[in-house]
Amino acid sequence: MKTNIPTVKGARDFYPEQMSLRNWLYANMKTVSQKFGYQEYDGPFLETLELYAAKSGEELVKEQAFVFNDRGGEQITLRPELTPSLARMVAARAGQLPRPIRWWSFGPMWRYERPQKGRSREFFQWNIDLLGSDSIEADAEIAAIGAEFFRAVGLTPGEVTIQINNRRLMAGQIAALGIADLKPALRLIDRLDKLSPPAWDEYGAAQGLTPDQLAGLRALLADKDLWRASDELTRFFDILSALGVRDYFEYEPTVVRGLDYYTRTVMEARDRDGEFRAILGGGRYDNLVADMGGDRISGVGFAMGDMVIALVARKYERVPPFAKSPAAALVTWFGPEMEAASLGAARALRDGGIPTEMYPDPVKLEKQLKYADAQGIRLAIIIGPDEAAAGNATVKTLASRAQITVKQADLAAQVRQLLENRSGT
RNA sequence: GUGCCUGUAGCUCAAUAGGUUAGAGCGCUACACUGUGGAUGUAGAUGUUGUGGGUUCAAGUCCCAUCAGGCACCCCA
Repeated sequence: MKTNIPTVKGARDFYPEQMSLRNWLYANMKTVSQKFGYQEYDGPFLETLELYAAKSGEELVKEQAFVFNDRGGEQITLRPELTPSLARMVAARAGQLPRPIRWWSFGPMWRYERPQKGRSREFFQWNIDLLGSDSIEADAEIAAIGAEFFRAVGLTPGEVTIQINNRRLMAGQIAALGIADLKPALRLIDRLDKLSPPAWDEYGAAQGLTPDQLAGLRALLADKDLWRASDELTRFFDILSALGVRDYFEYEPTVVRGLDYYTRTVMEARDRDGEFRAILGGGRYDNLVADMGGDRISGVGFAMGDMVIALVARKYERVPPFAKSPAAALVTWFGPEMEAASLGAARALRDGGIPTEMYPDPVKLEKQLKYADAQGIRLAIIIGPDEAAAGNATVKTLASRAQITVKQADLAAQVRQLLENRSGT
């Protein structure tokens, strides 16, 4: 307590309570991924800078990656995202991997950014991707997985929504307005919510757009039915209906996503109140694997960081209560004479499949019970001189204060029955 | 990387226009006597007021720097 060495900026300690939350997210991600047949994989945490530079030296790499020299002088990067590693892995075994490839992963990423709510420098991210299919069914499946995840953690369509757009559709519409350059136009769209109308017009004019084009663009972005003009989107939404998750989705013309490699479908999940930043983001990337030196294998996927989803789940109180101790029983003990009996009881319970703690010191019973209560342990096993003399043990249910006395030989069976009865009701 | 706001016991916050030994609630520990908990009561501990400088007779309170957190930008999970 004297010297307090702080954590690295933007890095978090995971105390048991936070670890439990992280594991809860992981468990849901795993369940949903496997429900759709996806295989778990991982890439290295350390990569060469080259891997990301190959993707056209974006800001993500130049300014937001942790880069350092190893002892050989090589530039090493703490991975800021997983998709390039995935593309590399797939490209390297393109000839032998059966397609389609359905993979998912959950692991740490690092970005050298200014920490804010929902954003830190070290975070965990769920990545799920389907590669080797161009079909709109693949896009819809990935999107449906996002929705199924929300359903799994108890978030309803009234609380979160996945917004969809299609870059191919937007590109056609933008071209129809006579705007030659697509990229600046997408940037402009991305900022519609962030800039005031006059500022937005000014920004657009600076990009070389005429007032007519700006007006046309504005009308475009207000048109919530624009998706009907896209055959891909029409089918996309139909498939989501068939998959039973349509109510989680809405068409949103202003969603275009920042990453350059998205080509068609793009998606972004948000809380309905708009209180937090995006929960997940993703889309289809047709050329990324080829850019990594492999065959042209297109893919679609999304990434979900652990922080925003945690904030949203906590806001709606969907995070399960934290079980302090995994133990179902606490074995108390009174002193040296009773030690063997208590140790034996603890062992019998553990052998019987019941997670069991034994208090490490023969302190007052009051203190041992208080501890069991504070840790949320359901049962206390009491073996004092009276019980020991008769070969018995007392089992106390903390919640009801009820207690029964049983033969030590029957302890594990009796305890198991007590636990089952209670969970059965 | 840019701008702004914040930083007091484990937690949430107090501390009159800078003035003597920095307080409260919750929590925590001990006791209420020796085999029964979450209630109550009593007692108690804890802070070099984020850190380092400076101004002043005197600073938690003013100034500068620095670190951390928050908000906007940027970017994005």
